[in-house]
Amino acid sequence: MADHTPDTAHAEDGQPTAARLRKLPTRLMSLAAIQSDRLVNEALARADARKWHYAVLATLGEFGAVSQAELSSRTGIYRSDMVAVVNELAERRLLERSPDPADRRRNVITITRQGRARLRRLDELLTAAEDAVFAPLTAPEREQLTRLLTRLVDHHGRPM
Amino acid sequence: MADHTPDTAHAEDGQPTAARLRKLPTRLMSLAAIQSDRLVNEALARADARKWHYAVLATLGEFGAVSQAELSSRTGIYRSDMVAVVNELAERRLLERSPDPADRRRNVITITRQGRARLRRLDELLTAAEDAVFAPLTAPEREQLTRLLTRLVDHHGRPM
DNA sequence: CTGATATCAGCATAACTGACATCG
DNA sequence: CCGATGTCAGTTATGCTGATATCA
Repeated sequence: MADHTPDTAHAEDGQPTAARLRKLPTRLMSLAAIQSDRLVNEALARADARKWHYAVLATLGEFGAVSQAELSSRTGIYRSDMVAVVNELAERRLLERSPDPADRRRNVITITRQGRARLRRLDELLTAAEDAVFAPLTAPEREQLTRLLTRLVDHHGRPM
Repeated sequence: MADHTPDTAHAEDGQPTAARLRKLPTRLMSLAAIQSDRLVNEALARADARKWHYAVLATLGEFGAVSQAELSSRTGIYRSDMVAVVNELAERRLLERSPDPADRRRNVITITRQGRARLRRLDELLTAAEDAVFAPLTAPEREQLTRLLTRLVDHHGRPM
């Protein structure tokens, strides 16, 4: 063993975790994601938004008017869940849903001016949350982590 | 921009994801954890087990007989959820729950011989799942990732 | 009385599945 | 008929909160 991490560690609240458990990489992934998600969700909640709202608005911001199915495949949100997200964003006047005249199965989703403003706001909040999440890492370390995670995510595609 | 990643990428199943979204580090964390969790859960499910089972058995394997509260604080599983986990493991004869004669509030949890055997089996399964999860990474990269995640997890302690 | 323990009930979110009517 | 689309209903797991009876 050539590293400096001790075999047991005390969480500030309780008893030490078993060594094997504590350094289990898949467990670290889960824990880190939980903490990251919590900070992100709290940040977005302050603006009456959720992660999915951002994903949809960001996609609309880059791709313009798209169908719900396209939104779904671009964001990774299931078609069945997309309905509610689009509902919530439409209620808030951040996007508009109108039937596609060219294909009457489809809805055409368009971002509104307020939607673009909200997107910019959420982007700021996300950047701040990101800083909090990755606070213990230097900038090169953050980039390194992002690269490694990107490799993992790209390798195991998206199941849908 | 000095790296080689394109601004859009095609998931094998659908439309490209928006660039901003695709490289969002907190999103990558979530996605990677979901994929990791899925592989781990599938592997453990084949042995009629779950992540929590492993956490409890591994803790018992290292610390011997402990109370449920201690199990809770060592594994990070809530006391209220620990009840069901201990029930499931007791049903399978992998541990024994008996009242603590010295403190009648407590249950003393002891791992059985079969529990130790199961722990070894789950360890093997977990190692295999880990190999699948981190397949696209080299050994040094895996260690690097583990180190970075450990820093994150240690920094944002466990809320309980 | 304070505080810890085990237990139970419940809640919110998320990921996911299946079915169905409509339409190309 | 096949397949895509939007929608609805529902399942499971998980993280988390609160209450309660028991006991140190």
